[in-house]
Amino acid sequence: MQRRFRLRHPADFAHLRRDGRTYRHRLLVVSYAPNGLSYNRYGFITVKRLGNAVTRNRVRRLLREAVRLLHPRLRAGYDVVFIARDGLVGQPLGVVQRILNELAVQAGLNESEAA
RNA sequence: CAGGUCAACCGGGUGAUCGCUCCUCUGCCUGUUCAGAGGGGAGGAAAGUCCGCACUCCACAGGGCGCGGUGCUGGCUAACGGCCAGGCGGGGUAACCCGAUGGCAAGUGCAACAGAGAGGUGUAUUGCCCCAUGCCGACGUUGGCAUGGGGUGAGGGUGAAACGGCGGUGUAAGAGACCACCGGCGCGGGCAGUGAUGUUCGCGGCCAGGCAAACCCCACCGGGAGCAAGGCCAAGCAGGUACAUUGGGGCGGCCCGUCCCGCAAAAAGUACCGGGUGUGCUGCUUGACUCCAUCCGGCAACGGGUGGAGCAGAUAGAUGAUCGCCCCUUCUUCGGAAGGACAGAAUGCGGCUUACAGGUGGCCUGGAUA
RNA sequence: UGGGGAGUCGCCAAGUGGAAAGGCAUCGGACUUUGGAUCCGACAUUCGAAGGUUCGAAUCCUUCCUCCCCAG
Repeated sequence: MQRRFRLRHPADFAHLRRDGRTYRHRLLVVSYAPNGLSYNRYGFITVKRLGNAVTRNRVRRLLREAVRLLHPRLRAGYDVVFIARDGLVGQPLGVVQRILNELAVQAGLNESEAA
């Protein structure tokens, strides 16, 4: 994922924490808000309770890969933050993709549904 | 083959597709953000942050006191609390391992409970011995018991620890009271060694206990803070206080010493406090570097020379995902299935410590076979 | 990343080399018709863990684990 598509500033995260709409799944939390740009930006949060640096990196990379594959089918113009919960550790890519898709539909971020 | 020990060794391989980041080159629609090509992209511990350096700022990094650290000897190193070699002590049949291993005959302090006594010229519960008195037994110039006085520290007992050991002389009983030997101590000397130390001779006095990871003494080392150090550029806000001679401030404990500013309205200046923007660029990765081959010095750690090869730089933080084949392990209904440790660079480097599936190698001991 | 601090019963905690105080909570009993209050009693052999120093360690030393705070 290229740098321009990442959320990079603490202020962005604080903004989503305050004004974002949030949807929860057992293994994942997604929060989003319009950003006024022509493209989406994504952020990933893997808190320390998930495990050591290796497991956190693993979870974050799987999430990033799933988002990369899903990205073309999402509506543009939003900042989106994904927060991994405990059960996501050790799940394969397929499961992560399925959960992500469910949440996207639920949140109304899916392109087809919006059109 | 089994058990042990050491660490100098490895830490899955390969291919395809889709991605991320950095560098170089090329292109033009000149982009902090495009396109194409080529190349680089986690570890032995990257970890814990327990030490040591480099580097940066505090003017310089000076002296004394204080504080902190280290602690057998010699060497290596940029330095170290690390490494190598050696001494001493301890463990093991051995290979080998462990040790904060200077000083308690400088001073001060500590030792609960138990015990008569726990540190000085100190102690007497039981015991042993002598004397006196009384009673009893015997009548063999002697015995027992009780009380009192005295001698004694060998035996018993307490304790983690009780003032050398063994044998003799001696004595009423005993005692380094005396003697020989042994252990240990002090002083002086010889020999071996750079030294720690070992060994040996003479003299002395008979023993001077334990704890310094107790204060402390001695020797050596250390100025403080840390890359969120520090520097540059944007944007932006809100200022306030102190400063007049014996002044204010810095060198983050204090003093000396030294440096900077100021020496008379205000302004400016210096310092401090407060408010505010922002992680945009830099520092930022090639250096006491790593590996291989070889030569020289050294027991070794290591040092020096020559030749060759290699070396990531992210910044909500890249180094990934999926699939196939091979390798290893476990389970198996023999079709196959599941799994492959510990763990992720954040200024760099040298160590230490801790975690770790599986595999490789050297050495020691025991057994078996030839 | 760097700097600093703390772990003692279920909770709050004292103890800084000689047999781990106290309060709250919990459990049992007494009092009461019952409950509350009150009174009496019980409750730490692993002081975060492992080694070491010492005759003796919660305390001193070393290493490790967990948690908290500060610096943009």
